[in-house]
Amino acid sequence: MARPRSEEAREKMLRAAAEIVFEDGVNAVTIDEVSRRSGVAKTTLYRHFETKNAMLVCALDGATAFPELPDTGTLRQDLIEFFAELMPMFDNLDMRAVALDLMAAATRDPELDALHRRSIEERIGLMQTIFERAQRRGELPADLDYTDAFDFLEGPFMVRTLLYPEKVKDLDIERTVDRIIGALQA
Amino acid sequence: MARPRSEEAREKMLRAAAEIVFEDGVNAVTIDEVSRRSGVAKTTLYRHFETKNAMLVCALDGATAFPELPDTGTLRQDLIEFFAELMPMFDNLDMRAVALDLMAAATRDPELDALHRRSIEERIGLMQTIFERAQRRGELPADLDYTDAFDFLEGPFMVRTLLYPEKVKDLDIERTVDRIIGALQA
DNA sequence: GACTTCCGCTACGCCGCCGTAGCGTTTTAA
DNA sequence: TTAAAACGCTACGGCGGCGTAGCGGAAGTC
Repeated sequence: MARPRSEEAREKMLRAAAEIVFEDGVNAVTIDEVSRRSGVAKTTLYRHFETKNAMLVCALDGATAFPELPDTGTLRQDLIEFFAELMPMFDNLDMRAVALDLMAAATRDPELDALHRRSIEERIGLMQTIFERAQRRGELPADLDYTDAFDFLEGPFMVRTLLYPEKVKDLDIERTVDRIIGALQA
Repeated sequence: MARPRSEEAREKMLRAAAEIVFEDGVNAVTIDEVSRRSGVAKTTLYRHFETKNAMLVCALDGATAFPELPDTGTLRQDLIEFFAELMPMFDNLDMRAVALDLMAAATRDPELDALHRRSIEERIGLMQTIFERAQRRGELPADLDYTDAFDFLEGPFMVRTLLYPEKVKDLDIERTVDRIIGALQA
């Protein structure tokens, strides 16, 4: 009966919003700024999204790119390859800033929290696949709780990324993976 | 030759600022709000501090309370006792939010970054003491790099706190410590 | 007791963000 | 072809934060 919402305008807005997040952080995302960057009128923004955060959720939903899931046949090699691809993404200081911003913002907004949880779930899913394959091969105890394992699968890399960002490149991934495996068999 | 700055006013401001941080986050700290809460005039704030962040740094400088450093004679027990006291502090969701806020803010402000680094250094210092004692007792390899060790000493707890906040209370500290030791000997 | 500096108060101008209104124009379904 | 709903543009009122100015009064120092 009438004109549908412009797909093009929507894409322009979302792209602009994502850009702002990666350049200046979540807090820099403003209705006015998104409007300026995208060239889409502010009124149109409000026609598409009820909330700024609703827009942010859409903008960032597909933006979390994880590495391909390796399947090399051994836990050790799977982990090495996975983190060898993942760490360079976070060597970049911006990525770290974005992640922190997002986590912080998520503590106070339900919509962003849901997004954040989905992102974590996705990452957990990847690790869980690696984890379960290893269990089937007998490389990890069959009764090892997955949540407990995750603490060690992600923990060491998380500390480097968040607390020692300047030493990310010094991290010896192979040795770290060996220690992770040592931890999970203790 | 003249009247000195009021110590009382300074304390009132800093206390108010810290309160705001812990109640509503770093971003809620505003010159006006600090003035309102503390009852100190806005003009006085500017007489004491050049920058809002300079004030924040002073307000939060002593606010990072860590547990007493245990010295039980074994690495295992030292770690168990340390984290048994530390984790409840972060079970509180606010503490997590504050820490994330602070880390995120620190990525974009040099003054806050310095504060954050100091806080990390303090925490690292505690762990390093435990770590070195264990090395002297022969519980850890003498050639173990401290930075590498720190990844595992803090990592698992960090993952719980930040990614699984609702499962913090499920964490079995003793088993986790055993795994940490297993990792560091691998 | 004199003098300096601080304090508290009120008020202001500036800016950025929010959300909405009005209006003319363009697109699309019926 | 017509009507509905989209779009872009401009403009506004409200809010909140920032930083400063100007004042009277209080509290220290010499």
